[in-house]
Amino acid sequence: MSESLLKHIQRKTELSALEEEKLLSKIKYRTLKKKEQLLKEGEVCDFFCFIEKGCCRIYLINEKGNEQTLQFGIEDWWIVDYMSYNTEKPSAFYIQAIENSEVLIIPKKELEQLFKEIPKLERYFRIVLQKTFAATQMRIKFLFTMSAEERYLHFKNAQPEFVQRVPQYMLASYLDFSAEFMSKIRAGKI
Amino acid sequence: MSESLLKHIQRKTELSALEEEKLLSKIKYRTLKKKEQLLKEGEVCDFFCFIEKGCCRIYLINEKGNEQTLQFGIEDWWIVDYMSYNTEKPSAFYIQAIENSEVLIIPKKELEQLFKEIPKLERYFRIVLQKTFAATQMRIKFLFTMSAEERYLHFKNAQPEFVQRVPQYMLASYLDFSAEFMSKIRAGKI
DNA sequence: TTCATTTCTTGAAGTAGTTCAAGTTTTTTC
DNA sequence: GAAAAAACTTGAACTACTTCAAGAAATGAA
Repeated sequence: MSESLLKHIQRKTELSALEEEKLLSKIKYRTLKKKEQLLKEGEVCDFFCFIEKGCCRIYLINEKGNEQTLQFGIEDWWIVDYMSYNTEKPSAFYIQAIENSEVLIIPKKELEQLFKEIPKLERYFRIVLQKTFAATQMRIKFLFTMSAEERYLHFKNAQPEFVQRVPQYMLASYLDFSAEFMSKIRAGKI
Repeated sequence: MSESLLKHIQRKTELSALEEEKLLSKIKYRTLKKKEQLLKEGEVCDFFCFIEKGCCRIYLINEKGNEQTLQFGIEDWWIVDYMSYNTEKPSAFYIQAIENSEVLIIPKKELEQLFKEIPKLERYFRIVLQKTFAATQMRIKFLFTMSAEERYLHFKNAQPEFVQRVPQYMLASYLDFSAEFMSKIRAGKI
């Protein structure tokens, strides 16, 4: 428990044994059952969440009552509503486990303190965010330039295991088309 | 010159006079004429660019030969192709000045060295990236949930000065619809 | 102050998707 | 292992946009 986070950090920067201990003392381990919600619309996202095992997503519910997935997260990813975290205003999103999952939670108050005590953590998160943002710039490129079918094929090609792991209707909404259209694409009816 | 960057950093963390000096010695000041390109598709984005004055954008040219704007940047914003920066692979994008602009360039080699010498810079960029990514999460929400007209009205309401400042066809592509459709929205023909 | 270039506008025709409704299959639960 | 719930499929009707083509207006350059 928490081993995977320490390893992930160690890949980007080095923490002393004391720093590791300090960090671990502030982390809450939590298990989530499939469909369990870690954050609901209207609540403030006052934590960072690291996925040790399993799979989660950020999604919203639109005017028509349909869910739209903004981001998936699997092992070794952070999943956070950064707008809510930064501003401490209510979130527009839900964070939910798609599979039974094990996550690590660092409350904002503790994390901000940790940044002061362990400056190397700044480096770790700077690198994580830089990587995440790079992926998001590319995602916008794909949304802008590819048709629905192209986005599906591209995703399937880039993340074949992942396509098996999540319901197709969630993947459809992540790729910004309807569940019905996903069915037609997969059946080759497009 | 470079005053605005130091101020921007000072708002998020404190640098000593020595650290400021070290940083400034690695920064290149550059002016860009309207339409001048700082990065072209196929080149590696091996720098961070800070806009002191003016307005720039990241865009791509799609299959049909049309430009699509991925991001605008104005005073006090960083504009970087993070995927190309991180991987050192050729960029899929162009970075271009929309107005005559003054920018600060930090080459990757220097910046990575600066991170080691001035750990507080990690904090500064962690905070900048966290804010940028928060804005991008919201942008995806808007792209997912709003109609073309709603996206235009929302943007106009949130950034009224900005709508005056850039050609409407660039804004249309940023909001992910055609220049012709922008015309119709503005004429109230929708 | 004219010519060239860039930007914006308009309408008509086309299309890549959505929506709806109903049925089928798969997975979960007790 | 039966019932309930969740996920997927299908076709028909619709719509929010795009594309094309041509002209008008605004801006920039000599």
